[in-house]
Amino acid sequence: MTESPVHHESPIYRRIADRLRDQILSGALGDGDRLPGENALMNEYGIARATARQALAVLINEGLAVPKRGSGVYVRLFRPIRRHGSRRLSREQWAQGLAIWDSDTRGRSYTVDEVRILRETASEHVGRVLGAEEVWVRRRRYSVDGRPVQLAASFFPADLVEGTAVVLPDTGPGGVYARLGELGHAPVHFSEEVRARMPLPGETELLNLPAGTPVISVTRVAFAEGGVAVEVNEMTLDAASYVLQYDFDA
Amino acid sequence: MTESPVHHESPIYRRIADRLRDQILSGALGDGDRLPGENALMNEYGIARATARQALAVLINEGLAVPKRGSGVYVRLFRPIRRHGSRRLSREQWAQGLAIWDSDTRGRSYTVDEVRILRETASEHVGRVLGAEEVWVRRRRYSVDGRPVQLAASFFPADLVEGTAVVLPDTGPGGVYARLGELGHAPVHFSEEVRARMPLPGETELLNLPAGTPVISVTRVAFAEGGVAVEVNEMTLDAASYVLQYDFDA
DNA sequence: ATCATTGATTTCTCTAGAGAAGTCCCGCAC
DNA sequence: GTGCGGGACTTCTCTAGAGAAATCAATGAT
Repeated sequence: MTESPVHHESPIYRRIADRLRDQILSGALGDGDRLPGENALMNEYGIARATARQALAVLINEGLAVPKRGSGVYVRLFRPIRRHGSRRLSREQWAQGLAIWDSDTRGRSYTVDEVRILRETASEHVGRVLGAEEVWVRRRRYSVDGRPVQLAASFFPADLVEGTAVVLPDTGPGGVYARLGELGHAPVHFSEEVRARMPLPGETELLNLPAGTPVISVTRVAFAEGGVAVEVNEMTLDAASYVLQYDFDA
Repeated sequence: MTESPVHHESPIYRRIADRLRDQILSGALGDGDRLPGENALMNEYGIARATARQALAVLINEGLAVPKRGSGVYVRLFRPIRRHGSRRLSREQWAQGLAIWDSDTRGRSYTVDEVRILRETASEHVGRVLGAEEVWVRRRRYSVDGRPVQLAASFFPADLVEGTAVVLPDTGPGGVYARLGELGHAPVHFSEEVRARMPLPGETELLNLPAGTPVISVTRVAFAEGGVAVEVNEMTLDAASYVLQYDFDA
């Protein structure tokens, strides 16, 4: 709308941040290297501590650096630790024993309103898509190589899965869908919505996310024969660990 | 690794941020509403200006609020403005005239090394996947409803597309692939990698991103018959505007 | 009515200083 | 060698203050 941005002189903290960023992106400072700290910047540029902090804060919430209290600020290059195909997501991982779930809140029934009050991310989808008054919720946290990388919540129509834990046991991945198949509701089609956003505080702790790390949020709806939705799956993934991969034909 | 987090008392700025966040997430403060500013927080809690700023900064880089200099700090709920299926991405949009590209750097040939020096996000892919010494680059920026929402760079093997602009004219979406088809290299398979990260400074300006907005980065490789890669497409999307949608069968 | 100016309000940048809390390493006791 | 203090260093939290820069509404001139 307005005219081209007149280039006011950048503030000091930003110029310092730019210099540091250049050093990171050019490779002069590598992953895990230590950045000049508050004191170093104060001396080098003759600035106040708050200003030095501000410069470092820029890099920190760009996700290029991580502060470690009492120690220093370190370069953190964005390097995904593992790649997952979105569909065959964990099968090989599970087979190799690399992936585990380290917490599994057993499912129980909630009314759609209860879910909404719990402020599930999926709340709107669950009611609308699943078209059920009562849903069955199953929460998990997945870890790979000891690091938590994914939170998941699955919602099933309660009338479909009466019996809960017995019907949908913890038999690893695929187990749930296999059971749904035995009940005559095998999923045959999936629709996924992928978003990126900043994590909320709870997610920051559960996924152990350093500052400046966004999360990938995937909502997957599974449909059985006839177009009936049988599951809504909300996944929150550490974006530093995950790369989603999709393959499809023209 | 270490034992469970002892719950020290949260610092003041964080408690204030938590209170404000609750008001936002509970709906007491809606999209576009004005948050209490620095002065208001100073008076209300009896804290220094820097501390009040720190509280607001938490919400700002969580992406829940946007500061407007000289005016105030406003709630910004994460509400995608438009949804795209990843494949039929823009076809309807273009037909309705809602989408445009407002900059189109005509392609020219670069060596793979040149591309690497330009530090394209896709640099590594381009050399490896395309298996070409020289590539043809095409850059675009897409806007929807006057807002820039997507940066894109396409890489083609140079020996495939000699003649550049004539061979791959700006005929809107599909045009490029149609032309590739006429040349006998119609893409029949796509593979996409989806990442989320924080934007780099250039992207912040080009996409006009408010603080705290992550970007979705999609790398799409198009394969022709026989498994030959004919295009690498690097897309950077404003995550506040985009929701990617993928549909596939079991 | 339209346009320019002024003034109050608000965020932004920066200084100076101080104590708390966590990390890291060296040296000492065992 | 092993473990335990202690001290140096670093980031974190917070205070107090001041000028710059942008916004917004009201006021006044044309």
